[in-house]
Amino acid sequence: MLKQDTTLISDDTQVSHLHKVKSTSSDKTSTTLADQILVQIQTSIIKGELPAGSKINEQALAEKYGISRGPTREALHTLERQRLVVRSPHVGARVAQLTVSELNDLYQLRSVLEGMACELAASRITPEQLAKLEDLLACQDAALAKGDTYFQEEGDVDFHYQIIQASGNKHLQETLVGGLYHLLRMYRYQCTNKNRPVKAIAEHRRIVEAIAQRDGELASLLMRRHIEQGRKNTELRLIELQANAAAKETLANIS
Amino acid sequence: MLKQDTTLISDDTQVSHLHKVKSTSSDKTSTTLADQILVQIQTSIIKGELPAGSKINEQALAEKYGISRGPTREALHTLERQRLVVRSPHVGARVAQLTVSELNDLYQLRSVLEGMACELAASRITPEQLAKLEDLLACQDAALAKGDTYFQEEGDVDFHYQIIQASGNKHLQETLVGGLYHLLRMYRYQCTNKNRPVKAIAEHRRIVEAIAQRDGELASLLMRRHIEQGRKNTELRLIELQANAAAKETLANIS
DNA sequence: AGTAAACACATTGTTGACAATCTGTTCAGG
DNA sequence: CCTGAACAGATTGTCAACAATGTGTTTACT
Repeated sequence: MLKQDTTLISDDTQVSHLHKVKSTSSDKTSTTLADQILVQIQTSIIKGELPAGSKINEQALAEKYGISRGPTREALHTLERQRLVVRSPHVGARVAQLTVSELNDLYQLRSVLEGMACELAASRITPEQLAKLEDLLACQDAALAKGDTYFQEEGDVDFHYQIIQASGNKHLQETLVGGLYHLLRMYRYQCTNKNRPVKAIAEHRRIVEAIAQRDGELASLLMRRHIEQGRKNTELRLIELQANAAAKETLANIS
Repeated sequence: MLKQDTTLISDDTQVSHLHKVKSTSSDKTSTTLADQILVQIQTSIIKGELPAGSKINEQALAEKYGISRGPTREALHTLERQRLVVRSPHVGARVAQLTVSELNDLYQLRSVLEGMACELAASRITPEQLAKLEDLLACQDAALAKGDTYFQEEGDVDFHYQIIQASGNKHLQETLVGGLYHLLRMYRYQCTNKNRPVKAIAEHRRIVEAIAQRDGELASLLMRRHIEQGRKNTELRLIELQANAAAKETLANIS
């Protein structure tokens, strides 16, 4: 019923850790059409196949996935909650686009929230959760040795995600995972720096150590610094990217 | 076109400050049906006319407001983003219901976020914004003298809202105003304590003073304490409320 | 030639009918 | 009497057509 023959192959491993998968194996017949295409549109946006700032046509999207406009609208509504899409009445939906200043605001907010998550995690984390975190660190080391950059990205998302989970604060989780994380992933994906992971993983290790020692204050501090590093990196790339876009536009205006 | 003859009279003054109104006077023909009933359902939930935890029937809601299920579903989707409603696929929507622990989590998150807002506001607030805040304090004093409890509530919402605005961080604003505030208002409305405002207004004054003196650290501290007071208050009322509900249920089960 | 109103087109908002799924009940079996 | 499966009813998900609104173009006027 759903067109799967597009170039947009599933690739839902990328979000497998963000949303708890119910079934153990392939969950072909997912709960609802809107949810199914939601994931696909998400990855399209995050990868930049739907560029930041571009207009989204409901009908075109619906036809692309072989469904009607109803579920498409629902998916867009959810994407709006995830900050990946901006909608205005009677005008339509656009892919979100951040100015440099807004990106900094976003990172500042993230920094505060994940700092809070660290502090909570340090006092509430269970031995199992801690073990999972340490497993993850080992995997990241292994991936680093192999030069597997994709898993490094994935692992980084997982690292932050697990700490947020360990915080045990449902509203914090919802705010970060349901609200901010997708937008962060989008800019991280499109503005990532391949040199970062080496240092980032070392920082991860120190954060986990602090949490293991139940030192919430330190863990929070380290996390905030860690995120600040990421912010600087992404900011530079975004400035570069926007400069290119501006240059292209002026060229187009001349001709 | 829209049934206005229900007992649910408009009463949208209550949210007039949360959403910037475009037109200067009566905006009868609002942008979209979904947005119109959204406000009405919001107030129904906040006032407890739709009780916490109760099931929401799409068809019934649609008929109540004389519209079809389409816009109703959209409104429910928005309410889900505002945390006032919980939806699960193929099952339906329920009015959100917090346990005591979740309420504490919510307040903890709010505390951190509004602390951040204070710190930002202290460094970024404009003279105009500061003047508006001080006007508001004066109004609250006047309302207190008259014993106008309704305006006190409204003024409190506005107080926090204006500080959040003054923070200048768009994502912080969206997270608090678009995400958490409605749920907070719901529990505040249903669990409010009439004695609080006297002290609360004094706390407000000190926070504004700290912001005016550009002392972000102090403003943040005072705000977090202020919110902690509110939390304690609401928590006690919620425990009481839930005890009553539990008692009623056991009675019902016996008969 | 530049500006503003009027038009046509495209797109979104809304509706009612139909399909798929869940929930609660009934009925059979142990 | 209790447990479990089949059934019926209700409710949500999806669809396609229609209405309302915004956007861009054309055209008339200064």
